[in-house]
Amino acid sequence: MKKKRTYLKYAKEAALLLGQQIKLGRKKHQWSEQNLADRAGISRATLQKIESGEMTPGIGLVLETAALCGVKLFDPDRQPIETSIDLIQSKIALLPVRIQNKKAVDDDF
Amino acid sequence: MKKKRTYLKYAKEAALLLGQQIKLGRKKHQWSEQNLADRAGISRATLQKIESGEMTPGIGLVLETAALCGVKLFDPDRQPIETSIDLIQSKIALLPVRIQNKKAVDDDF
DNA sequence: TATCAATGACCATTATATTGGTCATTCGAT
DNA sequence: ATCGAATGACCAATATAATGGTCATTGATA
Repeated sequence: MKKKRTYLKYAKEAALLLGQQIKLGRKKHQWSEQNLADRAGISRATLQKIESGEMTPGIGLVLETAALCGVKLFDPDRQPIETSIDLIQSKIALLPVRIQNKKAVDDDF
Repeated sequence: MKKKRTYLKYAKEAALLLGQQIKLGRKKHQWSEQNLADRAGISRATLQKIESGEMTPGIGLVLETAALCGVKLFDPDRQPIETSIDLIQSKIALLPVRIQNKKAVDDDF
């Protein structure tokens, strides 16, 4: 018996919502599962896992199928995604490179 | 030599942006890589892949670490994520259960 | 209403991700 | 200035995801 790992409720729901968005996008395009799977370069079995919100598929496969279906996690209309990356990296640059041993209290934020 | 699969530009950028958001969130919490990895129940090596935007880690592991760091793909403040799921499933229910062989033209939407 | 393809579910095999380990480097606290 | 810990990178072993296949069921079209 393999012991299964656990996930936070939000993480599970996010995966399911994403999967359902992909499924909806696929249907809007009138693509069958096999058709989308071919476009994404994955098997139908994997696509089914993605759409049903399973936690196992690779993030790359999920994002690829999402992109093909027109599902965007980050809105490129509001702001180019590259800009968002630059912005967040500049924020990271302001913080210490190394973090010291602060296992506990989670002060503020 | 293993032939590598390709990804759309948007998919790669989305993975990177997500990873960097996690990294920023971790630093804000003042958690070291090992510390966050322990919380998420993954190895430090895997966390490094997630933060650097690699396409290989499982969607579940990525969403779990993101949730721990306070990074949300879907905003639960605007609308409970469960509501979003219900909404999208009702949309799916309006469309045909089966899609017929429409490999081509991508009509509108 | 008959037909055919899409779906849902499952399985064994293969490919690949994950792990725990190591090592060098360098930042940050004292 | 010193020292300990965090980071970045890499590896071989192991765990697990991805695949291609099958089969039963059922909806969409003609």
